[in-house]
Formats: sequence, structure tokens, C-alpha cells
Amino acid sequence: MTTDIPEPIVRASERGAATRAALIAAARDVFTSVGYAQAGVTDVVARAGASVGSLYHHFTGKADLYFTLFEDFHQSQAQRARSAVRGARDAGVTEPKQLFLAGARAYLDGCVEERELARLFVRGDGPPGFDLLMRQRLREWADKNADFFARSAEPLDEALAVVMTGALMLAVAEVSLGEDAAHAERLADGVLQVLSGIGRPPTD
Amino acid sequence: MTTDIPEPIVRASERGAATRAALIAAARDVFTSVGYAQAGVTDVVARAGASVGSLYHHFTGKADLYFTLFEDFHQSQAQRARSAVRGARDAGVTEPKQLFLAGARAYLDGCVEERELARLFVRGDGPPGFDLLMRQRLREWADKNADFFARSAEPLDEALAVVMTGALMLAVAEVSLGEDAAHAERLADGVLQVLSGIGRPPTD
DNA sequence: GTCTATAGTAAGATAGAC
DNA sequence: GTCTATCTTACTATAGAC
Repeated sequence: MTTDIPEPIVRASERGAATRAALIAAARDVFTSVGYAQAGVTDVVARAGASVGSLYHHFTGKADLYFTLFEDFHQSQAQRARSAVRGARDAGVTEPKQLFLAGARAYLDGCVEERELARLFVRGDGPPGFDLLMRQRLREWADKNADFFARSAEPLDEALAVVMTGALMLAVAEVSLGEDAAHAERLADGVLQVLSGIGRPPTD
Repeated sequence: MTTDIPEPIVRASERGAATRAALIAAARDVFTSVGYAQAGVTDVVARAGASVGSLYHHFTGKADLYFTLFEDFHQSQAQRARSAVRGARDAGVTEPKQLFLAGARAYLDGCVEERELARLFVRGDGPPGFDLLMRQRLREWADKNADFFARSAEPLDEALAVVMTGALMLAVAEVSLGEDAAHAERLADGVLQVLSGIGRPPTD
């Protein structure tokens, strides 16, 4: 009771957090280099300097590791988009659709920058059910931001959300998979330009 | 050399084709009822009245069975779309975009009718790499049909194709997953209506 | 409370007889 | 072409050291 009473607890906790972080980093490296299906649990723990049991202490399994990786990525992208929207608003943009597009552009730009990681998620391998989850996350994000310019819950507005989200999803895939960053940027520009022309009444 | 010389060869071939067909039918039943990941190879062969070795004689594995199921489905949908386009053209429709939309409508209607099977493919489970393949198939289909109204290979036209295809993909998913057929039809209508307003020059 | 070592389990894939 | 028996591998669970 003289020098360090709470030390062990903190130390243990920090140690745990460190292994957890190491596992995530290792999983990112292994998954991006050989793909999810090919990657073995043993490969991940080897690179992390941990053991199998340790992995199953922190995560429910290989799939959980992958999901965690994606949730982090998506959070980061969403944050980036939020900042962009705020920036646009501060710059005087008030039109709802323009604000939405500013967010979408930030999301796509993020995919180009973090291409190596983004590519992992659109590659197609990945745990069962992942594509569904990714679709849901992107749909949630787009739905929330589409409130900007969709006034009601009418059928046409649901359809509008489907079109915007679907387009954005495929754009994310194409942009992430593309080898050429410049071409990816141009494609992103084009998609946003096409989207900006949507939603006007038929006769204007 | 009196009655049936070629019989054995034919019989063997017919027998093979029959088991193959039985395996496909069984796979369809098992996959749609319990899902791809849950389904065991043993379940499929049991229902088909065949054996494991027989399955691996006709297919490369469980995934191959699933892919075959999808290719058949997609072929059938594409055929349906082709007929619809021809029908529209015969009815006097000449505008390229309208012809494209007629095809898209037929594809979506097919998903509503064959909902049980269509749902299997948009559920999210399925073999690794499947979502990528489905995306490619739909992209090929849309690209070919978008030639209708995309004149050049300019950036904007690629973007246009991405938007149309992406929207169509998500529409397929939403329409297939929906419980209510009537609601699905209305959503399909709405999506096509939104798509019909795309591609005009900004200033009209 | 955190991690390691090891054994267990299940399921897809294969080899060779008929 | 078809089948049975066997193999391989990757995920899961547990007992015990630190």
C-alpha cells in the first residue's frame, strides 16, 4: 500500500487494449494482402505476436475481426462526410441537395485515399452476410442524409433514396477497385454530376 | 448387334443429366430454405437422392452449384427483358431510353415473380466472390442496354452507366427482399420513373 | 483478468473401388 | 457415372500458466 496499488489493473487493461489493437492492425495487413477467405486465423495472430486463444478472447472469431475493420472504416468515412457538409454549410451553401452531394463527394474521396482498405470491402470475398451489412450501413447513411431533400415518405421518395443509394454504392465499388486514382476522381465527379440532375419534377 | 447398340451410351448420358438436374433442383430447395452457408453438401445430395462423390463429379463444389443456380436465373431474366424490349419496339416505341426502361421493368418484374429464388441471391450469404460476380453480370447487362442512349465513351457516359446500374442493383435487392408484392411493384415503378428523368443535359 | 497451448469438432473436398 | 470411406483444414472450446 505504499507505491502502486492500482497499477496492475491499469497495466493489465492497457496490455489488453494493445493486443486488441495489434490484432486489428495485423488483420488489416493480412486481409488486404491475401484476402479474407485465404487468410488463416493463425496468420493473423502470428503477425500480431499473439495467440489464437487471445484472438477469441477479444473477438468472436475471424468474421468479427473483419466486421470491426469495416465499422471503423465506415465511421471514419461518415465523420469525413459530416465535416464536409458542415464546411459547405459554413461556406454559405443552403440547398439541401448540394449539401448531400458535398457529403457524398467526401465519402467517395475517402475511398480513393484509403483505396487499399476500401478495396478489401468491395472485393467480394468476406464473411457471409457482410455485403448485406455494408448495404445496410450505406443505406442508413444515405437515408439520413437524403432527408435533406426528400420531404415525405411517399413512394417516389423511397424510390429516389433507392436510386441515390444504389448509385452511390456502385460508385464506391468502382472507385475503390480502380487502379488509377485520377480516373477514379473523374468517375466520382461524373456520378455526382449525374446525381445532381435527379429529383426535379418531370416538367421542371 | 441386334437391337440396341448405342443405347448404353445414351442411357449413361441421360442418367448423368438426370442426376445433374436433380442436384440443381435439390440445391435450389435447400439453399432457399436454410440459406447457402447453413446448407450442407450432405443435405443437398440426400434430397437429390445422390451421393457426395456424384456431386463433385458434376460440379466443382458447393459454390459451383450456387453459381450455376444464379447463371440460370440471370439468363432467364435477361431473356425476359429481351422479349419485353422487342415487344415495346413492335408496339412502336423508338426512343432508346424508353426501350431500356422496358427491359429494366421486365427484369424487376421477374424478380417479383420469382421472388423466392431472387431473394436467395440478395440475402447476402453465398459463396465468396458471388456479389462481385452478380455485380459484373448486372453491369454487363446494363452496359449493353445503355448503348441505347449513351453515345460515346466519355467520362460522363461511364458515370451515367454506373448510376443506372447501381440504382437497378439496389432496386433488385429491395424488390426481391420485400414481403409485399404490391409494394414491390410500386417501388419498381418509382425507381423507373426516377431513372427516366436522368441523362438530360443540365439546361435541357 | 489476461493470455497460451492443446485438443475437439464439423464440413467441404478427394481417392479409388464398383 | 456413381458411390463409400477417408482426409484436410479451419473454426471453436477449454484447462491452466502468468
